[in-house]
Amino acid sequence: MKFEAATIKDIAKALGLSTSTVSRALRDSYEISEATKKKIKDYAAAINYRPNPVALSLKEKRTLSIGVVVSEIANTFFSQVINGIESIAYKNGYNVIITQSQESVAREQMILDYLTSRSIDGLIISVSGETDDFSYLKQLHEKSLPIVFFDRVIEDIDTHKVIIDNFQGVYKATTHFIENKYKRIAAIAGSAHLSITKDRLAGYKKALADHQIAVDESLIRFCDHGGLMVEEVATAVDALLALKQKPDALVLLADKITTETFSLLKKKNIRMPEDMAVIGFNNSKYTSLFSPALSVISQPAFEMGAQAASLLLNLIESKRAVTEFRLECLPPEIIIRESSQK
Amino acid sequence: MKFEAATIKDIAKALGLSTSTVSRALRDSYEISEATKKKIKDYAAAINYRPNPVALSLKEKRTLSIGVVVSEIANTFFSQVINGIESIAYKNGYNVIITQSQESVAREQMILDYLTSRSIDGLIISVSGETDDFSYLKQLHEKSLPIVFFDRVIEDIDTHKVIIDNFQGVYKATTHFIENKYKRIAAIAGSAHLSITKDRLAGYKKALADHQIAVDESLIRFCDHGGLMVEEVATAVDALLALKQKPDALVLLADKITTETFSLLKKKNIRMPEDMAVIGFNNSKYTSLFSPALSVISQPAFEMGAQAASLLLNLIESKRAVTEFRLECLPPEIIIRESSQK
DNA sequence: TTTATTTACGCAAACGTTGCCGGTATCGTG
DNA sequence: CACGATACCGGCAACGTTTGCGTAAATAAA
Repeated sequence: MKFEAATIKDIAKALGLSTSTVSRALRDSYEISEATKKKIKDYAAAINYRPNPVALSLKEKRTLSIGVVVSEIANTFFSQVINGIESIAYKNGYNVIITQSQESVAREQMILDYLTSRSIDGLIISVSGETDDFSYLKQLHEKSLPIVFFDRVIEDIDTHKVIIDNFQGVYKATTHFIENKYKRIAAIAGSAHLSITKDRLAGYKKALADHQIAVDESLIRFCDHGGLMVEEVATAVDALLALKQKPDALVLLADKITTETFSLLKKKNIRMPEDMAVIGFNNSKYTSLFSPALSVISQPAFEMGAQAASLLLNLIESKRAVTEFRLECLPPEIIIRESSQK
Repeated sequence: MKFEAATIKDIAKALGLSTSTVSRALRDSYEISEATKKKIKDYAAAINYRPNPVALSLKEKRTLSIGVVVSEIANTFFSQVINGIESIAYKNGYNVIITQSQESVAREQMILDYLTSRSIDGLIISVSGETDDFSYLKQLHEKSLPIVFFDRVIEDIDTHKVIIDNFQGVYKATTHFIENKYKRIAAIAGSAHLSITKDRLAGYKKALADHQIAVDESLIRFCDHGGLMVEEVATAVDALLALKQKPDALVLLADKITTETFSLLKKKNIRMPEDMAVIGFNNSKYTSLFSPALSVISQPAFEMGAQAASLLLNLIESKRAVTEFRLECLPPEIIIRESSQK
């Protein structure tokens, strides 16, 4: 593009001064007389001068931009998180480069490679469901690229993390079923690799145990792509429905799995909650409009994004190496509607 | 961050060569002997050398990044468009900086100011509903910043645009109502400033006219913030319900207005389609799960984003000034479900 | 008046990369 | 043996900005 912006040189030439004088005047250095300062500032304003951020980046070795990796932008949860990240980032003069891994390790690696070669100052990431080799992220972390994990975190890597209390969320949801006299409570989870899957499943099992219900492994199904592949959810649902002793309640441990399962059950004319009670993770406001209105475990997504961004900016802007890392754990919200109680 | 990347200088020093030789070797210049090339390339690979994109940007006067402005990321339509944009951009080595105007002109101006000062190579934008002063965008366009409009376009500015056939979409939806014997068909539209609002309303009026139905202006309501403010939709709905002659069908001309209205009608226990038939713009897959299943006008959002990105890259990478601009007009999809027919 | 101090500005280097211009071997040709 | 051609490589400037250092003029102190 021919879009030529005015530079500090242009100002210097026009006013018969040196570039250093102009630079200093614009930054209000005490070394420049008030008269010259005014002249320079007025002229700069007149031609609408903007410092070239690229030149700044080159000099200061920072780009004022942060990378964000999520599995899918179109997922309500993630777009809300991004909102939160943006709100903090822009307030602090950073811009946000958003990418999606589509739950694929290959893509995730590519993206990380790309992002870091594009020189981002820091990274906010929810790792893909396929990821079980964290060496690449570890390398980046060891090269001291500031990283904040959210949602799907990696235990091994010591840095700030923002999650929700997945255990409690699912514990409560499962308990809610138990209290409503459901006997065979099944679960469909996302990728088994993920920290959130483990935590959520732990909450499910603990709730059963606390009420003297034995865990039946045949009632637990996994979707390795977190529901991004339609068939994997169908397979899981079909498997559960094919059991001799069918489940009477279903707790769904990932956003996409929840809506996909709901959709499948409707297609099969399975009444909720009569034939099958349902509750699941989901952050869309639309679930209240479903028929039946869907009970959900909802996450404070905006808040998560905002906190992750704040922590990352701390990391980036701290002078000395940070050694104390925070694990922010936010409470999920359980919203009981029609689909989960008789 | 202390994250120090290897530079071409490091390679030069380590191998006792000059930076220019290294640079040329890495770019496979014929002026460098095969032996030296190999040595340099091997060493570069060993230390995982990556050219510094910031330095490149400064030199080449391009940043390989494009700015995107939408009103709200969490809106399904826009997140799908962004998906489309990303798919093309990343394939071509560009990264995408996404921002949201929240339907506010003030924020839009701020963002544009910010984006252009961050030196983007081009801009893809769906203007905010409040915007009726386009001078800022015009200035950018005249400074020959490549711009592609989508969804909400500005007639005055001569550049590539990607829209859907809003007129046809609403014409068909309205005709669908008429054919189903609905008599008083109302419409709730977004901001009156917007091109899409005008086109959609024109489709509505034409359909009525073609069936000898007089247009009743009291049946047309506007939401200046496109439904982002909850109250404005409530006001519009209440006004329609307060009419002596209530409408029996409702066509909703913006994504958020559709879901908001649907939600309001449910709360008021107004049966759809018996008391009020409803169809509206919306791109969420979830509308099929609503009760009643919602009839929608759906847009090929991914495709729109992909086309917009392609056109923008053409603009950016074309050697000589482009004077022929394209207006891509994609067909919307009308999905009839329960909410719009008896 | 001379010297010391302050004020106000310019010069040049640096960030990482490319490209122009130039230079030095080595080789081939007559 | 001399000369041009070729192959291969280095020096320097430039992109826009900041910053340490230098320095002239102006002012203050002796």
